[in-house]
Amino acid sequence: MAEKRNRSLSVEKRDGIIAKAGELFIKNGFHAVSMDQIATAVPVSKPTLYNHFASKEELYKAVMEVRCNALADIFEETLKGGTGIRTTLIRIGDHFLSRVLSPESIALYRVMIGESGNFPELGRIFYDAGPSRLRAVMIDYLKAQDKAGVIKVPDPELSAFCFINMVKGDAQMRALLNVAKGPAASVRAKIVEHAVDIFLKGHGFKV
Amino acid sequence: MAEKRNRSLSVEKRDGIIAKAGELFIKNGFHAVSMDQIATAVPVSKPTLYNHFASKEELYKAVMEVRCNALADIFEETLKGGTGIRTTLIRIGDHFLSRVLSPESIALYRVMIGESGNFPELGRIFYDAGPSRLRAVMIDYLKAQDKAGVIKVPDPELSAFCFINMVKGDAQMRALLNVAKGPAASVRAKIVEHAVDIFLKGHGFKV
DNA sequence: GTCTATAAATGGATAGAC
DNA sequence: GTCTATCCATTTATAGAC
Repeated sequence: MAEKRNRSLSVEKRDGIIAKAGELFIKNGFHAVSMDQIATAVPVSKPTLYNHFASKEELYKAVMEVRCNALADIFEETLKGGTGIRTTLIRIGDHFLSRVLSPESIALYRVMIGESGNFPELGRIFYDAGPSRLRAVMIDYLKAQDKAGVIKVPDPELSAFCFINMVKGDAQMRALLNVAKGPAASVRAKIVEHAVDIFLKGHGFKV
Repeated sequence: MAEKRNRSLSVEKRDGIIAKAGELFIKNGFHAVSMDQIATAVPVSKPTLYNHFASKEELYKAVMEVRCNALADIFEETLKGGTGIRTTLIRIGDHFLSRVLSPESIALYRVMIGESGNFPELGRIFYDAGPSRLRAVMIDYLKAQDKAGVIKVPDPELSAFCFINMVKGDAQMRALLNVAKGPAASVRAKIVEHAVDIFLKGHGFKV
């Protein structure tokens, strides 16, 4: 019994560490955060930290893996309830753009890119959890639309990339470089509509 | 005379510092590089470092400003010798994509993004020196083509972004995340052609 | 498992001789 | 302007009591 309580206490502590360390790492990057800071913030003592994680690197990797997988939320549902391809693409585009420009997403991208030299495995984990998912969903959707004769998509993979990146435009890069805040919702809608229209026209969609 | 020699010696040293520090910072990021490392690598003593630059931050900013401006090379010439819009866009796209995927460019993007939280001014400098230039060139070109009646471009700015980002596709992000090396030249050409064709068709270009 | 206290190394930055 | 030598704060990581 006492064992059980201790164990769950320990698990709680571990979760607390991962949560707090995640905040700090994502906000400041790997090198700018010390184990002392993390220990103080949790709060927990440093030996406890090292009891749960063998090193700062291990803690970082554990934390980032959790955060990346938490990104994996879904775009499938945005495909449903379709009232036509234009509306559907606008809905996907807008959902995607607002997600990718959210402060949490930008902060995570920033850290992942900045540390990708030191933690190559994490780049792959992040890419598979995030960008890769939407791409897969888009490819399936475009294939289906092609089959149904709505648009012509000879290369669904390349076209999926085109759509996604037209929607992103420069907004993501500007946010990553801290050059500008994300655009207002109205501007975002304009960007998405513009991209969708070029995309559809470019793929032989007849209004 | 002796003064002159000393001065040019000093300037040489300063240049040497900026060059070596640049290599190290771009490869490893701000926090992962110590002043000791830089001093040893140049080689120069630490007090000399601090004689030229008041702090590590100052050195970093000086270095990055130089590197950013070195990126500012040009796309104007790729517009010339035009044999038609399709050929021109392919030439621009290919030039741009190969440039943006070059190891130097990727490394610089990585560091700028990773440190943009701590050095906000630098993000702006980088953006103005790099991405912003191509955008300006593209906008002018698209306006001219619209005026000439070759294509219809109601919103040149948004369309410029669309073109640039279709060409980039996911290749840049994958490289930034260290997920994959840049695509081979043949694949790159395919990506660019695909993007150009969608772009032209999407803007009412008649073959 | 968790803590207090501390070891061992490295970080940025400087004093003073030349 | 440049160097040798060094200061002091902070870093990661651990030893030993409870």
